[in-house]
Amino acid sequence: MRGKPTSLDIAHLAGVSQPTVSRALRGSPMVNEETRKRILAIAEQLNYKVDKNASGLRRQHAGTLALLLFEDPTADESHINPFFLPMLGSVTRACARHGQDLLISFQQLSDDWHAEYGDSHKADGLILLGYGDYLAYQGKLKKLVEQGTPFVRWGAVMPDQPGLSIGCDNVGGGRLAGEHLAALGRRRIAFLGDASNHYPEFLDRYRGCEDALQAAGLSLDRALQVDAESAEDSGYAAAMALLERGLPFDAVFAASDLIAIGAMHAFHERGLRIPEDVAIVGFDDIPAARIATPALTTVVQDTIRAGELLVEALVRMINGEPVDSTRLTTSLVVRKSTGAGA
Amino acid sequence: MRGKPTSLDIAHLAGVSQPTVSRALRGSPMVNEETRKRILAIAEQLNYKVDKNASGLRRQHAGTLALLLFEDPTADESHINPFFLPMLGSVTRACARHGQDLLISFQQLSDDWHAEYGDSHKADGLILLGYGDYLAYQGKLKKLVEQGTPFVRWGAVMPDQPGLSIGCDNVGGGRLAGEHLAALGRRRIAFLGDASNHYPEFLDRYRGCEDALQAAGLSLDRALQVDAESAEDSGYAAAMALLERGLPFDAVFAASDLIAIGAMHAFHERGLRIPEDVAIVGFDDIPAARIATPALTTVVQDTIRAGELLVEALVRMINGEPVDSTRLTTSLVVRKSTGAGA
DNA sequence: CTGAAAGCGCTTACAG
DNA sequence: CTGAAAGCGCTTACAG
Repeated sequence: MRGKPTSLDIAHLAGVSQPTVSRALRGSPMVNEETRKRILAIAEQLNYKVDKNASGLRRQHAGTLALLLFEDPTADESHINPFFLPMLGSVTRACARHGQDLLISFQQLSDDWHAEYGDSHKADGLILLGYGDYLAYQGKLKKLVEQGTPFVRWGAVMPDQPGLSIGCDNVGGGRLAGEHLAALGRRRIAFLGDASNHYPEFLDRYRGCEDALQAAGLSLDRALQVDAESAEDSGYAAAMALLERGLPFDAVFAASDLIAIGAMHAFHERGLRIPEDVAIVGFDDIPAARIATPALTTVVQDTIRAGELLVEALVRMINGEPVDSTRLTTSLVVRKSTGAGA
Repeated sequence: MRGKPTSLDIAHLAGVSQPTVSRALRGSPMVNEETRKRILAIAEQLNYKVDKNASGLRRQHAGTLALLLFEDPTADESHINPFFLPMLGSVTRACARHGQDLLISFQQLSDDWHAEYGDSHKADGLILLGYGDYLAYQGKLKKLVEQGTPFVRWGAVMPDQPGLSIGCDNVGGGRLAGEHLAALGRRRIAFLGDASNHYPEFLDRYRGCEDALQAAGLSLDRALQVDAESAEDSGYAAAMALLERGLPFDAVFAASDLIAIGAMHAFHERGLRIPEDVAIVGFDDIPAARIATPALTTVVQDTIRAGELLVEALVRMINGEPVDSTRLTTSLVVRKSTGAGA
C-alpha cells in the first residue's frame, strides 16, 4: 500500500464495500457489529484518517470554525491584547471537544473578511473577537447576517444587534467598581476609556459605575472622563491628559487593565501615590494586573467560560438549533491599588 | 442562482467552459486576456470563492498549516505561556502572507497528534511550539520524520535532532546574562531552571552563562542551581529551595521570565532587596518583565522574526525546497532588577 | 444489514 | 487558447 490509505483500501482488506467502511467508521447503526469491529481494527492498524477534503466536499461543510481576531489599526505587530489569550485557549479546547478544527486569523476591521470564509467552505462559522469601533463593525455584521453566515461575537450584548453575542455583564462590572470605590470613601472618580456608542462595552462599564455612584449619593463627573483605547500607551496618555485638566480626583476607574497600567505609570511619574492619592480599579484581570505595583484591583471576566460559550453557541447555530445571546456575570478582585486586599 | 456560486455558474455566465474558469481564476498563462478579465469580473460580482474542499481534494493538499502548542501536563487551563503570544501573532500573519490557512490546536505531549494531521489532509505541515521534556518529545518527532510529515519546531537547534528547528541562540543569550552580572561585580550566581538534556534550551542558557563567568574568572556553582519549569509558581518554589540551602549568592539568572518573576516574589517575601542583595536576570522579555517591580533585566528573543521563519521554513519544506535549522541572535535589555538601566 | 451508483466542485492531463 | 473527460475520496439516497 503506497501513500495514505483510503476507505477503499480498508474495504478490500475487510472484504466489504467501500460505503460499508464509511458507515462503520462514522458509527452508523446499520452496520453489523462484527463487521464494524473488523473494519475499525483494520483502520486503526493502517492509521487511517478520513480525508477531510473529500468528506467536507461531499457533506458540504468544513467541520471547521474560524476565529477572527480584530486588531486596532494602530496596534503594532507584537501587541495582542493579553486579555484574549485565555479565551483563545478556551475556544481552542472547546473546539476540540466538539470535534471542530479551528482556523485562526487576524483581521483589520476594514478587511474583506466577511466574504472570505463562508463561501469558500473554509469554515462553517465564525467567532469574532476584538475591540475596535463598534459602529464600523456593525455594517459588516449585518452583511454576515444577510449572507446567512453563522457567527458569534464576543462583546456587549445589545438590543437590535445584528446576530448574536456573548459578553460579560459590563454594567454589572462597572457597578462593582463604583460600589467599591464609593465604599472606600472616594468622592471624585475619573473614568479612563472611550465612553461612547463606538465602544459599547466601555460605555456600559461607565454607566454601571455611574449607577453605583449615584446610589451612593455621588456622581461620575463627565469632566473627569478621558477617552482611551485598550492599550498601555493610550492609558498613559489619558492619565496625563486628565492631570492636565487640573481637576481634583481621588480615584480612577479604567475601562481596561491595560489602560489602568498605563495610567499607573503616568501617576508614578508625576509622584502621585497609589492608592493614597489615587485609588485605581481596572477591568479584565490580565496577568499583568497581579504583577503591577501596587497590584491592581480589577473586575474579572470569566474568559474560560466565555470561550466555551462562544463555541457552543456557534455549533448550535450551525446545526440550526436556537441560541441566545448571553451575558456572563463579573466579579471584583480587590488588591492594593485601592488600598485594600492583598 | 441559489446557494454559493460555483465555477460552473460563472462558466455559464461567461459563455465558456468550466475548466476555463478554473484556469482564469488560478492565473494560468494559457487563457486569453479578454476572457480572463470577463471571468474575473463575473467572479468578483458573484462574490465567488473557490471551494477549498474541492480544490484540496483534487490537488491532494490542504493549503493549511497547523500550529500545535504543547502545554505542560500540569498547566492549568488559563495559563498559556505569554511568551508565545507574539509568536502566535507573527505565525498567523506570516501564514496569511503565504496564502496558507492556519489551524491551531493545544496538545499534550502524550497525545496522538503525530498521526492526526498529515493523513487526514487537514494540514500540509505542522508548526510545533512548546516547552516540555525534550526526551519525551523526541520520539514523536522521529515518527513524524518517518511518516514524511513536514514540520518545523521552535526550540534549541541541536546536532542529530529529528527534523528541523528554529530557535534562538540560547548559549549566546546565557552568555549575555553572565557577562552582564560579572561586569556588575556579582560573584555568586544562582541558576533557576532545569539544566539537563530534558530541557536543552535551559541547558544551553546555563552553559552560555557558565562560559561567560569562566571567561571572567568566575564559575557557575552547580550547588546554586535549582530545577524549575517555565512558570511563576515553579520559580517561586525554586527560589525558596535555593534560600533553604543557606548558601550565599548575590545574583540569579532565571531560565525564563516567568521563573524570574516567581523568584522575585519569593525574595520580596523573605525581605531580600532587588537588586541590592540579589540581582536578577530573566529570559524572554514577556510583557510582565517590564511591569514587574523592579523591572526585570532580561534576554530578548525576536519572536516576531521567529514566527516568520517558522512559516517560511515550513512552506519551503512542503514545496520540497531545501531548508536549514536557524538560530536567531538574542540581545540583553537592562532594567532595574540588576541595578542598572531605566 | 450491505452494495452499486451518483455526485460534491474542483484541477489536470489529453485533444484539438 | 479552449473544451470534453476523468477523477480526487468520500457520503448518501436508492435498491435489495
